[in-house]
Amino acid sequence: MSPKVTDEYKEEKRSQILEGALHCFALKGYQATTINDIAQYLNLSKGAIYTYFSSKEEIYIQLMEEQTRHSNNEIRGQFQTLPTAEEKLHFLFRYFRQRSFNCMRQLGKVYYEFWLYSSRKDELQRLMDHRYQHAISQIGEVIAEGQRNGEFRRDVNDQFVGSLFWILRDGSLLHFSVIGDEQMYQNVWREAEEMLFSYLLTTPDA
Amino acid sequence: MSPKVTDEYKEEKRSQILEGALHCFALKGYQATTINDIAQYLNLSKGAIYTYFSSKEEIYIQLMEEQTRHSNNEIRGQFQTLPTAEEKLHFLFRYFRQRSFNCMRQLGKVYYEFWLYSSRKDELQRLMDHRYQHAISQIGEVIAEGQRNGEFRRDVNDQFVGSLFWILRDGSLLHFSVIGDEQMYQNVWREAEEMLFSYLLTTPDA
Amino acid sequence: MSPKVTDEYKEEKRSQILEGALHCFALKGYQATTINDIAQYLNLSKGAIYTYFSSKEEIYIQLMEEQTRHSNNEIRGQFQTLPTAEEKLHFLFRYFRQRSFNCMRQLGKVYYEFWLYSSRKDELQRLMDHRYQHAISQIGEVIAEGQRNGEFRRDVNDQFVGSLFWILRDGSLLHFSVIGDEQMYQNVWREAEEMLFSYLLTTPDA
Amino acid sequence: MSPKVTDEYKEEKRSQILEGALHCFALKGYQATTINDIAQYLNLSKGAIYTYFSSKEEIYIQLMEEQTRHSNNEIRGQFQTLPTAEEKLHFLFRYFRQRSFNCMRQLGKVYYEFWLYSSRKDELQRLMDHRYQHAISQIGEVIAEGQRNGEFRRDVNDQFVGSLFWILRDGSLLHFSVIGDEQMYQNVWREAEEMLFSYLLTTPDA
DNA sequence: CATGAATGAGAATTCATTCAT
DNA sequence: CATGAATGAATTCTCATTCAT
Repeated sequence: MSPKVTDEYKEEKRSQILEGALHCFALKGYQATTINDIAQYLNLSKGAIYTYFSSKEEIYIQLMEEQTRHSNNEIRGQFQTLPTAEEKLHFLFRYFRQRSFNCMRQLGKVYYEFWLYSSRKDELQRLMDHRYQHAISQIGEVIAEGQRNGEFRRDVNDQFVGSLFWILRDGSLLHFSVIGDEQMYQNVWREAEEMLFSYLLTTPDA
Repeated sequence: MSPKVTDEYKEEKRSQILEGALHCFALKGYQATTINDIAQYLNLSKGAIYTYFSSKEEIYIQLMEEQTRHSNNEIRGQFQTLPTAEEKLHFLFRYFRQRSFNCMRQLGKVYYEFWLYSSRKDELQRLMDHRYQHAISQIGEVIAEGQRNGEFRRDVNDQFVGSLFWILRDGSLLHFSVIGDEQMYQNVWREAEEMLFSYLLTTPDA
Repeated sequence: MSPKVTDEYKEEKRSQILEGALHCFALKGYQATTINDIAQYLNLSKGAIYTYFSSKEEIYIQLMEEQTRHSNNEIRGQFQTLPTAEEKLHFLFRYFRQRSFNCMRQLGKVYYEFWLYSSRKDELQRLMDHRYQHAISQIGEVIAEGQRNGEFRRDVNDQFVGSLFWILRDGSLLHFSVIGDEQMYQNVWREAEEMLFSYLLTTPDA
Repeated sequence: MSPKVTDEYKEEKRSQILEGALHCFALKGYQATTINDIAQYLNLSKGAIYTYFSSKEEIYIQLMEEQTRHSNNEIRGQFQTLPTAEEKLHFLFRYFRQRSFNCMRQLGKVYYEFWLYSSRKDELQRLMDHRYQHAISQIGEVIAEGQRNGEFRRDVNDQFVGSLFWILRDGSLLHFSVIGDEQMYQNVWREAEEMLFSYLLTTPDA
């Protein structure tokens, strides 16, 4: 009779725990964060956390999964409303510029730590490789689309540029997660946008 | 009683330990690497390591210091022999393309983990901020030099471009440290070089 | 959820651990006693002890604190029921004669080791100095009271005699903690009582 | 040909090491003092110490032995020159009052720690019991001598008073080793002398 | 003989995880 | 379901002692 309420409640709890974990992982790092840290931050008991997640690592993995899913959904959703490749690419730059800096900084720290972490665990590595390929292709396709439509020059490899985009994103976010200078982040990210576009829009020497 | 031999020996040992630590940290991550791992890898006793370093963290810090010093020296040395800003910038791209990929991959993993790690320790953070500013300025100056000499367009901020360079470097190295696809690394790094140069060499719309 | 039971339970556990620690410290000495020794003696895991105390040193400190508090309370309590200084002083001799010898021996060993230990740690030293002054004054006041009431001769310094009392106590307890001859302890302690009283009751050569 | 020189040299070294050990043990306690501490304090190598002593414990034991021997010799020597029991007893009080306070304080700390330590090692305990009995008897005999000569009252047990003397000595020295108030030590030690003598000289109620 | 690097047995302490209440 | 005490494996670091140089 009350599965719905219970399920909602559980989903809510799960979500709260992930939030708390994100906060703590960002603050102290994954390994240095104890289950107790998370429990205390959330005013929960250690045991309660184990009701929702089977291990600390699972929290980590699901946290990253959720974030990736969320981000992917937002991007995919917006892409559908944007007719041109140029607009899609501009949207991405805007997207990563406008999200709350503090939130991005937290996420950045946790995300890159997770990436390094995953590279040492076979199962995770396969998962992340997959996501990585997906992310590259996603942009690669936008580039290819722009090339087909005559928006972008055709003599560049769409996959390379897709890769470059994420390199710029990850380089920037890593730098500014660690350094924390928002002003500089905004400026450089804008410069990056300009550079990438100027590169894609350049007409190869006729 | 024979300080010369002893000092050389000690320096050699120290260096070996750092090498072993780099290997292990790259393999398992800093936190997951135990002193025992390093000792076993080097066929040493745990205690021996403490003759040369006072803590695991000190190994980490000195390892990173050594690498930074080494890299800085190489770059500074080459810069002196290169007359133009363009050549200097090309050298940097070549430098990061040609170093042994495996070595760079190892270093990358350890280096970015260290960066995240340092962002949670005040003393380390100050140190890294300092190095960061230095690195940005170093390239910024090359850009400025190129602008003064008429090599590069003048309507871009030298510091932003310095920042962009390191973002490209760190983004690339992080990606390929984690992903490990050397071919792709080479390709994308070349694309990045082309993009940055095309950006700097563009004549602003007359 | 059931704080009353839990709190009592915890207090009981804490107390048990202190008891176990006293036993082990007396047996092997503080430094030579490992947390494992205490845990094994109590049929507990090492970790459990850290639920109640944050370090081995804290166990030591709290153990001594508890003992001091307990002893002080007993003495203070009795003092209130005893009208004359002479009776108070006699009570003290009786008090230290009648407590279980084995218990006193244990306590003595641990206590004097702690005293030496504390003299090498600034914070502890301050604490112990304070207690020391308190202990001296406590007896000093009894002496002074006796002098005012005409029980004791007036030409001795009350503080010196207070000090002498504790010197006799600590000298005796140290000797017999180490030597362990109860009979001799009883005899000498009685002799000490007689000597001190004969000293205090002596009419200065009229 | 050079055994004499070598032996002297070795004896000198041994002695220096014991001195250094005394200093370090007094400063940090026996267990907390490392062989390295002693070596560094003496500008020696760890190995060198092991040429003269087979273990840290042996240093401890021999240090205490030396001190005891030295003290016993001094006392025995003086006793021979002093004709009356009263003078002998006065000499003892003077002896423990006049030795350098700092030196006594050092010795006190190390000595009482050793005593407690010895009580946990069977072989050492036997040794110390023996010395203890000797010390008591030594004074006991002085008392008995005084009683025979009519200097001291005869209704007290000579062994008890011998014990009392050492109790006063050890209580005082322990207190002041730990507390370090020289002025108070002098005052109280004088008071103790007076008390003991007044006790011994009292004519039992005729 | 002197040295001090190396050894390795231990110590304190931490923390993910379990489970009785 | 929630709790948090208990567990115990794992980790860092120490130090007496040895021994090659």
